[in-house]
Amino acid sequence: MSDYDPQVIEPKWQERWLADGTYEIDNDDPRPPFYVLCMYPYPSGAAHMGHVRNYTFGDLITRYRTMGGYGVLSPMGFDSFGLPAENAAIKTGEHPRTFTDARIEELRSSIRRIGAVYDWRREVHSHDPEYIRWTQWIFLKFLDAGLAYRKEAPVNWCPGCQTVLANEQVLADGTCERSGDVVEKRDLEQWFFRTTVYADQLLDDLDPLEWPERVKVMQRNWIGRSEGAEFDMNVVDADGRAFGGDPDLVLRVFTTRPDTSFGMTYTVVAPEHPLVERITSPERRGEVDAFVAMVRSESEVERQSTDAPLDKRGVFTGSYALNPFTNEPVPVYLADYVLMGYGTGAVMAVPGEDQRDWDFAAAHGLPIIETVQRPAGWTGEAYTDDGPHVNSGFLDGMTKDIAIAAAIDWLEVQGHGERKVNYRLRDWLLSRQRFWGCPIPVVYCESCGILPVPEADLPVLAPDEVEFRPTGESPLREHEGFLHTTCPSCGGPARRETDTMDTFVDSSWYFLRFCDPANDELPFGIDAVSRWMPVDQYIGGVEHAILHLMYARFFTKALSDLGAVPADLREPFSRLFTQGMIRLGGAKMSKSRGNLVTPEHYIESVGADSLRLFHLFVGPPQDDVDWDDKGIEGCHRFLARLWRMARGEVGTIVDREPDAADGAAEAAAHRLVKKVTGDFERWSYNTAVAACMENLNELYRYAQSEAGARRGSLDVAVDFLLLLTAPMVPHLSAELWEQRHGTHVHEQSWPVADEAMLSAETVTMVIQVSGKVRDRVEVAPDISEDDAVALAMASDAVRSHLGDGEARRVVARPPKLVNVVP
RNA sequence: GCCCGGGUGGCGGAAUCGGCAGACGCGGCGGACUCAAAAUCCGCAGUCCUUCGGGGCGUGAGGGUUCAAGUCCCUCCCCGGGCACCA
Repeated sequence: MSDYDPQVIEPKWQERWLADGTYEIDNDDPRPPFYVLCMYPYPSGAAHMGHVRNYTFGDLITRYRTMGGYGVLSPMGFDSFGLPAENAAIKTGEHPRTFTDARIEELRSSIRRIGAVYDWRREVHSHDPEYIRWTQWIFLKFLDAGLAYRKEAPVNWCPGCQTVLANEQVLADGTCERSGDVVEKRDLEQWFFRTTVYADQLLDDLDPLEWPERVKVMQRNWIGRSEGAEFDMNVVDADGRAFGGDPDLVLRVFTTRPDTSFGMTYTVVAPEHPLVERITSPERRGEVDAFVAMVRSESEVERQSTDAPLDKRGVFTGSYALNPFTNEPVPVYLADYVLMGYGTGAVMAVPGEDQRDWDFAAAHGLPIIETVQRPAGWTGEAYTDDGPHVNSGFLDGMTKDIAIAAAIDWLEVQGHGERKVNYRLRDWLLSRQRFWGCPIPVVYCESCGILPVPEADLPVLAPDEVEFRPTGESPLREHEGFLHTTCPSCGGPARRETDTMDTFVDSSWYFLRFCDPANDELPFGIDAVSRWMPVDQYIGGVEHAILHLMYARFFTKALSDLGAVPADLREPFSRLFTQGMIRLGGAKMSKSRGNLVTPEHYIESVGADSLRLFHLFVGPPQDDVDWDDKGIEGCHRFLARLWRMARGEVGTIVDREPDAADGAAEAAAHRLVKKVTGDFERWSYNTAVAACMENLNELYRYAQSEAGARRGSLDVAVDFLLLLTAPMVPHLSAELWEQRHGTHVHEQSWPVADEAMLSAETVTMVIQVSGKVRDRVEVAPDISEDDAVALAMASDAVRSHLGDGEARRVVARPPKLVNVVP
């Protein structure tokens, strides 16, 4: 007799899976393909609980689908570019590569210690020269297709990170999502990917994806599609004459409510609008200049979080815009709340039907016209709901949708403007002024301009002999050897791009490289991609709900259109699961909070299987988890009980002809197979574990009963239990299965319940009076409605609750329930 | 403000299609084993009342639909998340 000792069996099986290549998968594997992927981690050192949780789910699916007969692709790699390595280099002088490689070693081995299995032959690192080659290759394809471009733009500059950030990396309060510093606006030449050309597809293609609804909602909000119209207004003076004598001076506005145009009483322009100079009258110049200067001096945070009164947030320009619908001039204002980066940077204001316009109009004493009939009893200010239009010329009497269409038609016929869709989504700013990233493979030639590095010269690698100093400048900028090159076109002197790519670029295609990781002619072969993609199950944290997923979707669509992946591959991840966070004492676990519990601690005490089981058992996988030491002990207790049961150390085991109890034990085993399989399919791991615990409790009672357990029946039950737990607690199941059968549990087929064994001899039928349970009887599962009613009426409990009264009505749902209504 | 989730014992949670509320685990209590403890095994347990047969109440609050509601509908409260001058 030997006790359950995870410290012995876990290393044994981890080595076995690796040595046997159990989970290595070839691209010509005959089994039907299934691609399961956990978001590849940034290598920050030993695995933390979030990793364990993620990889426990992924590993369960890998093993479950393998036992189900699939050829499962389950790869792992490392998102190995990023700021921490560079910051460490500045601090210690250690090269980011050696720093990163050491952390990859650490993380890889701690992932192995939780028993998660992968085809390690496919491992990729974003900082590997081969990976860099193909990231750059893709960049050049995008550049060639016009999907990558360079422009000067007001960008988000983080003084803490000393780099620009994508819009997505700036939080709503105007701070950097990494460092928390207040982000500044700077005008710099930067590289962009043209994500906006896919805005509609990124939005529409979300619909059929089996993703958590809230992730889809976040993506839709981020894309922020809004339909409306754009139209031009002539800028005039108060009398309607061309402003400043310039008849070509027009202001273009975007609106989602062209139906309310008759109610426009003023118009508002962003302070950064290029026409500000020309639409300002000499008398208003002083105030306008002061206002623009004030807005400029404000940081993005101040501007966004201002609670200044509205009369201070806008200024009259002295010019007017001619409302094409009424031919009436309306005053043109500047206001800080109008954003230059959205639409045309100018809006028409309709205070009657827009609350913000109402507030601004009230503060500036501007007129308010109602163009939508208010319902009786309406007491509010701006009215944004539907209703018949009034004071609106040819739109009078129409409801909103009809009026919008009519207004746009009119604009188009008159030549003032047209239907227009706007998006909140912006192009992806991908250049970073950092060293530890994938270099952008272009050169600048005095005479030829911006040129791509020829494909044959890829990869462009950063030099090793660089000095890291806390100047905030990338060491590449002053590295003469790297900087100077020759122009691939004219052969003259040229300068290399020193910016590197956002690390989200690397993670936007790693799932494709996993399909064909050794390909040295292309980033991936189209056949390999066609075989595995899209990913059947993607698993990761909800913190990537917007950025990573949006970028990966953009890459997939772009690569599909460029012919690098199959034309019908439009989405990378058909099913997505986002796991909950781990909290300790109500707060998110993190190094900075100092409330970390480390997986290593538990692996060394109760073992990886107990740790995995706890993650599965503690609650629904999508919910946040409160860490609980006691809970993990309960899981360990269950495994120790299973160990003793499977080794025949519980109760008495005899050989005999099967009796009723033996049949019941076997029937329970078949019901368990059905239950656990169903629960796995619906991501209900906590109930699957509970069902296994319940089953083991029954087996204990069975084996410890006076009559003991029949060997054959107990074997059936225990073997099923080991097969069912094999994806959850793989070391323990593998060890016990080997002890009992000498074979590998993970090479067995997933068990199938015998339908004939599922129907019990009798079931409990509930008897209610007025919906309250008053009695229970054991009945045959196929009892007739008449028999069920007769049984109910014969019940003493029913008769006493009925008293002298008659049953007015009887609802029978045999064999589950009969409800007698007096 | 808008859009999603969610609110069930002392705690984590279960109840998959409107049909036994509280599975399973933790913690608690009792018993067995033991000189004793740990470990292990067995059992009890929503809450209140009880003549010990049982009965009342109970899934954030209030209303409704139904023979029957944690589950469906309406109003509201609270918690978590996302978005938020996007015209």
